[in-house]
Amino acid sequence: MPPAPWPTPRTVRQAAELHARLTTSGHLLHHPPSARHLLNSLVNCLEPHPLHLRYALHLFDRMPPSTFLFDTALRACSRAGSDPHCPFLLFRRMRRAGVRPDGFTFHFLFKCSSSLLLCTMLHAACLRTMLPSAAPFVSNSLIHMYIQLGLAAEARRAFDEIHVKDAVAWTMVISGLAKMGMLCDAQLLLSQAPVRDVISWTSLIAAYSRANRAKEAVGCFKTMLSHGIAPDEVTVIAVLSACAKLKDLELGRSLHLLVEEKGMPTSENLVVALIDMYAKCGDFGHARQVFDAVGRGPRPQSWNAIIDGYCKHGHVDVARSLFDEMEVRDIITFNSMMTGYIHSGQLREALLLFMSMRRHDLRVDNFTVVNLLTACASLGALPQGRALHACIEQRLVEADIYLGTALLDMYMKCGRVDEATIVFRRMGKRDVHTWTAMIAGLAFNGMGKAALEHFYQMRCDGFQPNSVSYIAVMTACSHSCLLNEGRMYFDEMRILYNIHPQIEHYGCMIDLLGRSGLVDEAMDLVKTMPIQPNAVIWASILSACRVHKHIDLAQCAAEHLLKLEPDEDGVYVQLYNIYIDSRQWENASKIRMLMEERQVKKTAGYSSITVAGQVHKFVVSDKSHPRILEIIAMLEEISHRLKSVGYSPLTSQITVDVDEEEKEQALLAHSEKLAIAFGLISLAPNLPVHIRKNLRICEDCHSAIKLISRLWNREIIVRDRSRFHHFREGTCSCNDFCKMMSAVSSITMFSVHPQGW
DNA sequence: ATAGGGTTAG
Repeated sequence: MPPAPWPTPRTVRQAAELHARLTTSGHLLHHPPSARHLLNSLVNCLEPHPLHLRYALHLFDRMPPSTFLFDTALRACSRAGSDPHCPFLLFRRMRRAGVRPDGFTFHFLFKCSSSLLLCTMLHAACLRTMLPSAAPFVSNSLIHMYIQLGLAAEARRAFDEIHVKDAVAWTMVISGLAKMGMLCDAQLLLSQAPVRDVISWTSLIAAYSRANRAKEAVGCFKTMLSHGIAPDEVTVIAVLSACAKLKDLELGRSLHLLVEEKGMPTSENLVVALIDMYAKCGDFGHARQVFDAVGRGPRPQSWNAIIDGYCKHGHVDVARSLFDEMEVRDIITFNSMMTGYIHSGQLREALLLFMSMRRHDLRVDNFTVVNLLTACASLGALPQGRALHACIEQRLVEADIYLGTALLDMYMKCGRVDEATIVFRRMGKRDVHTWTAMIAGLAFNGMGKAALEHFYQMRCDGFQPNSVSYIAVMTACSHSCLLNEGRMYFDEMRILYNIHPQIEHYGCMIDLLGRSGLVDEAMDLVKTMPIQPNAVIWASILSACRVHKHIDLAQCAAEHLLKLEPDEDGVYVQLYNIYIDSRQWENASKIRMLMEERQVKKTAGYSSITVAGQVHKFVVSDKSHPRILEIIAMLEEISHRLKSVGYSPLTSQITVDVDEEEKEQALLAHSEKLAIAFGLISLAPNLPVHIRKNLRICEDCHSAIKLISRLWNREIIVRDRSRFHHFREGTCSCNDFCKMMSAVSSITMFSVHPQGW
């Protein structure tokens, strides 16, 4: 029977029609080439659907076995994503039927295997049974499989074992290692490769860029050009992403010109990369030119790139109007827009977007939740943070290491060390960031010893600290006044890890020396450090001077501060207080005049407390609260009970010329006391009273709150500008270092927010 | 019938 001119089916349905015709004509049973043609083309149009696969295997079962047929059946499994046992059952049948496997057999088996164990067994079987002539194919697919499984060492070994390596083997191993972040190995192999094609270079460039080593990515690109290799469209995309990170507009622009000059195909990806580069560099003229010309398609990628650019440069409103114009928004659109709102302090808008995601049928992902947790952390919004935690517990999003770290950070920044610790303990995987967040959190919650114990444990578990970890460690030392430890870690970071102290590390060390009364030594460090001291450092010196009575040095520090930050009221107030302390009335009034002259505005202090999901905000002498009468009654009771245990208000804190009685009243009206009074009358007795304050807590309030915590047997938590105070049974976790309140807030604890949630 | 590179968000 002559071979029939059957058309090649393109869909499963067409294959089924051919099947029917071959059956009725008798070709299926009596003309093997036609049958093979049918099965082969059926496999080509398979979709990943179990029914399709079953159909193909059913057809396979009815044909006489051969190597080609088994290979085709295995190909079907690898295309259709079968149940994991199926390919190996097929392989066993093949061996039992005495059909010899060839290179393709192993290629498709490798494609189906999902574990190192399987691969190793297959590799061994392959070496036992394969003809050496088929080896190059198989070695390459073996490398491919190891790379897919993320097994770099195995991929490398398989590559090294090949005797005659072809160009694909080199390219594959170089790009595979680059993709897995093993950039040194990839770079070395590239220099040894006999053929260095554009694909190997491109994968290395992209890998450098992804690893935030954009400078090296550009260096790599230049080396490639010097070797006479011409970049193609994909190379340009990779280099553009490096330009975006470096804000190298010049190189980015020249790449754009190159694309136009050479008439390279401008795929959607290239358009996205161009818009992203221009937008990240802040060149919105060109970004808009490209975007308006070719970027306004229905797909969201190019919109996302320009929206992100506008957000990053503070044009959140422009970003929003583009957002509203879009037809199809994806999760990245929402996340970028929300990040923009969060960074510009518009937390309400971020929350509204979050809630509208459900209406758009978009599933919240862990990126979204990390974003929102960050917002809660900077707000100290504990109830909202807890609600997000509940979303995670209900498995609405899959918990990962970023999410766990953000969650523990949120609890820490809301002062809930206990809950943060539970999250930390339950995390299956931790990385340097997780440990650092834990150490930093313990540090600004006043648990310096525990922070250092965690640092020790972190290193026992094999994690190498980075410079941020050392900022956290130094913060722990300075907030808990651990002088010897601080000195040790400050030296150790250079010696053990070659981490050179940055301004933040110096800030902590200087603060620590100042707190410990070693003001001269602190000043020596300021003079000898290789970095220009900033305002934080001078503020540390200044407050050390106040506590340890170094008037001359205080004046010097204040002069530096006034130069660096002439509009900050803190400096004037601090210096004024120092003059008052040392009874230099004349200098004190000079400072007040200077302040008026320069029209320095005092930052309005406020305290807020959340009761039943509602934020209540108080400023000094605030009478606007609806329950003000009850609050005043509570304040009077507080005042009465405090006095009955021998407390006298620290009226020296008040620097206005009024009589003692008025001073007492003024202290009583401090916003934190108002908030606490409100907390005491409105919260259930077993709940802690949790206050957030935008400035530092004053010394009088600090001692008063200690007593209140004892008299009312209440836990009181105050988050001020740079740290937490946990008041319990008459003591505070900060060990009264608030007397020398740190100007150091090296770890961003607090961001000012215009309105609550 | 086979195997290699890229963009947008922490």
